[in-house]
Amino acid sequence: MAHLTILRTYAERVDPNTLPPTVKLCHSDASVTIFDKYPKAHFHFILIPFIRAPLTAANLRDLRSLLQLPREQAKALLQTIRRDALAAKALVEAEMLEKYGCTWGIQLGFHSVPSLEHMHLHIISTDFRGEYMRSKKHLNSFHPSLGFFIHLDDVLSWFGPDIEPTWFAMKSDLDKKEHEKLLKEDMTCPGHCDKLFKTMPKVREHLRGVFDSTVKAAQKAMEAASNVPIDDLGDSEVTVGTKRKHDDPPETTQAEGADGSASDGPHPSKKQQTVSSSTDLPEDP
DNA sequence: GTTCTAGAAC
DNA sequence: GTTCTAGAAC
Repeated sequence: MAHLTILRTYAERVDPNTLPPTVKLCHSDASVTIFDKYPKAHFHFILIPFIRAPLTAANLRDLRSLLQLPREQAKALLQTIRRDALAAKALVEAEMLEKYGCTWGIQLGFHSVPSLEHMHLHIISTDFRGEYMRSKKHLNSFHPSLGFFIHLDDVLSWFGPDIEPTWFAMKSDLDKKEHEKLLKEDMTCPGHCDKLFKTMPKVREHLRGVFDSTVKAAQKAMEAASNVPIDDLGDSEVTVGTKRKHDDPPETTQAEGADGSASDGPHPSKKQQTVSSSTDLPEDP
């Protein structure tokens, strides 16, 4: 294994303002959200909570260590993470609108068995068409209902006052071995059709089709809406995927790129400069 | 013959 | 976490 603590350097960063826009999407007093270096979807970010007293690096190692904290302390941090994640999500949705003329799903959650140290929340669009979505393990780790990907709102629901067994039951349910087994499960569509797939190329082909038709339908709906009498629309302005603020290559309608990897558009806003200062760490999972 | 996966190496 | 590649699958 290799350098698994890269995310902690972000968590300890004194001033997130020094991070270039190629690395950082946004930050707050409590967290910074960066581009995932190996995106598994069109939009894929990682939210990293800062290490701030009274919390220590050990407390923030991962979701498990966080859940060892006094209940209210853990709950408070998760709520702060949620607040920041929703802000980031709003930025992503604006970006979607500008880039594609519509928005679609974004899921917020943790990997039950993360590969890198320091807890990080994935903010990932549910197209799952990133260039680095390449293996069964990748797909299963983000599959919304398989169980390896733990939705933030599910974690927060464990703190609910009503349901008796939740807190301790859910904590003990976070068994590493059991979760790792999930990564080996057969591949099914991470959307809602539950199709079963034998190989990743088939998955990718399917996801491409789903995405293309989803976006097409959404754009059509928005165009239709924009033709509706103005007072029904308010002041919303519809932009249908014409701007190219970001450097996305044109969508392939045939097979994937020559090397078998998808040639999805890279992340938004990731263009201008290449920063190589040692203080910038465009690394992560 | 080529495609694809999965495990070792990093 | 990714890359590389042997050999399984087709």
